[in-house]
Amino acid sequence: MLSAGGLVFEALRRAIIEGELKAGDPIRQDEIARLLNTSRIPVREAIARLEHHGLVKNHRFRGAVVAGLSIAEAGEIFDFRCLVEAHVIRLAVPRMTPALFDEVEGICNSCEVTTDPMRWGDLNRQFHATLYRASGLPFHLASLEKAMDRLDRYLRAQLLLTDGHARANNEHRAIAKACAKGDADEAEALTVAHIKAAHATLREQLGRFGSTIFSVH
Amino acid sequence: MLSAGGLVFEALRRAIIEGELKAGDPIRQDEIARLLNTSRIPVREAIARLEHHGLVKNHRFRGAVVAGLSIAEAGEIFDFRCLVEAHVIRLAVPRMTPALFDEVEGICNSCEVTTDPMRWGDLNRQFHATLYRASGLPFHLASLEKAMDRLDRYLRAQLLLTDGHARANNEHRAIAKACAKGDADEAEALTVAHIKAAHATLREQLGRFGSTIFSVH
DNA sequence: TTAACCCGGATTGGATCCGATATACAATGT
DNA sequence: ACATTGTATATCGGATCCAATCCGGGTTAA
Repeated sequence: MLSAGGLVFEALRRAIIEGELKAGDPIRQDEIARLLNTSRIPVREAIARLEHHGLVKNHRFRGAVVAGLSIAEAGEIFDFRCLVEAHVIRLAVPRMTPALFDEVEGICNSCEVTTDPMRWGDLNRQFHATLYRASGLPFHLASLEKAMDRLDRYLRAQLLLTDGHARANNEHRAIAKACAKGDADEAEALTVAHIKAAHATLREQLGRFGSTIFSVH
Repeated sequence: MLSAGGLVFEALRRAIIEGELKAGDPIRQDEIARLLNTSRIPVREAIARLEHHGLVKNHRFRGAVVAGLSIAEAGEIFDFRCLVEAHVIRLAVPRMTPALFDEVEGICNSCEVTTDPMRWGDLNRQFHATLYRASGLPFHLASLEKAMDRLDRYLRAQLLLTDGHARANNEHRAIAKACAKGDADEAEALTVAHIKAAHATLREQLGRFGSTIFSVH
């Protein structure tokens, strides 16, 4: 059982990540409260949480708007992911169990079966989170979750436009294989390449559709 | 002008970081509200923020307690710092300006002059934050701030017991010097050594006083 | 004796109400 | 015509009130 604030948070987070709410859109406490049949108190809590996650910007007495992401910020966050995920996967590989590989295998299969891009996005995060969980580094993982929250919208939008699923699926298989081999070096290299590829594709898309997705600020 | 919730947050954060509130201590909304002459609403907001910073743990309907830190968690966070700060300082060095060095010099001087351990702790954070700000990597810096928030109490407690100020001051001077030389490699190496030294000292202290500082959970 | 159960106090979470603030627009004076 | 000022409204932050939940003690029955 989740708290009311938690429900509002998940609803808004989902709406933002799935692009239903775009960068710059205002978030009216009253409106959301009516929409979700609660008072404004849980909405306020949710907005505060979203702000900590970098998904909205709250201006005192002026309300909250969905936060955008400049190209520079996106670049920084991709760099952060490279740095941290490389470290994490390296430590995770020697601690992975057969049960974990089964789980990852299942996720990979689901990735290839699903046709819903949003579900694919969820599975993508699950894939990485599952591998990284073996590292036993919850603080690192929490930081990465926040980084992913900031990027997720744009990655999903990109996948909708470019059909990057196929390539990403292949990269996932390759990463999983390297992990199963116990080859931490290769797993790390592939992971970094995976992230850099996503970054490159996103930047390319931005050159063509940037202004419609990213907010200026 | 800060919001009421912000004031409560700062007050509690300070109380926790300075050790006035110890790990495991309960935080009663009503009590804090009376103490600070507000209603419980800003207190709730502050507790939520503290929870995001990892400083308290909030159990639904059961209240919040000051969060402890296991040795393993502390180790993970020190590792995180090494990883991220090494990256950040490396990128920061070539972007540092003379004005920044003046500022850093001033902080170093204050560090050596002050007798108040709490003020020293604040200056210590200022020193690093100032250097890192040159990197132009706000996301990395925000992550590091959160990491430091988790460790701060223990680092300060350690300094009270071991008089590590002198060594830390020397290390700061050395780091600043390497930065001024433009030697990113040395600055990185010294920074990592600085962090590892703090970690080692803390672990040593923990062997003797651990149970009084750290909560088990 | 002990274990299950129930009830009351304490405490939190959520709803409603009220005061504070920022923005937009109109009125007025220069 | 333009700037400035006053006001009206939308919206937020905080206070107060009410409901939901947890914990501990006492009671009762096996």
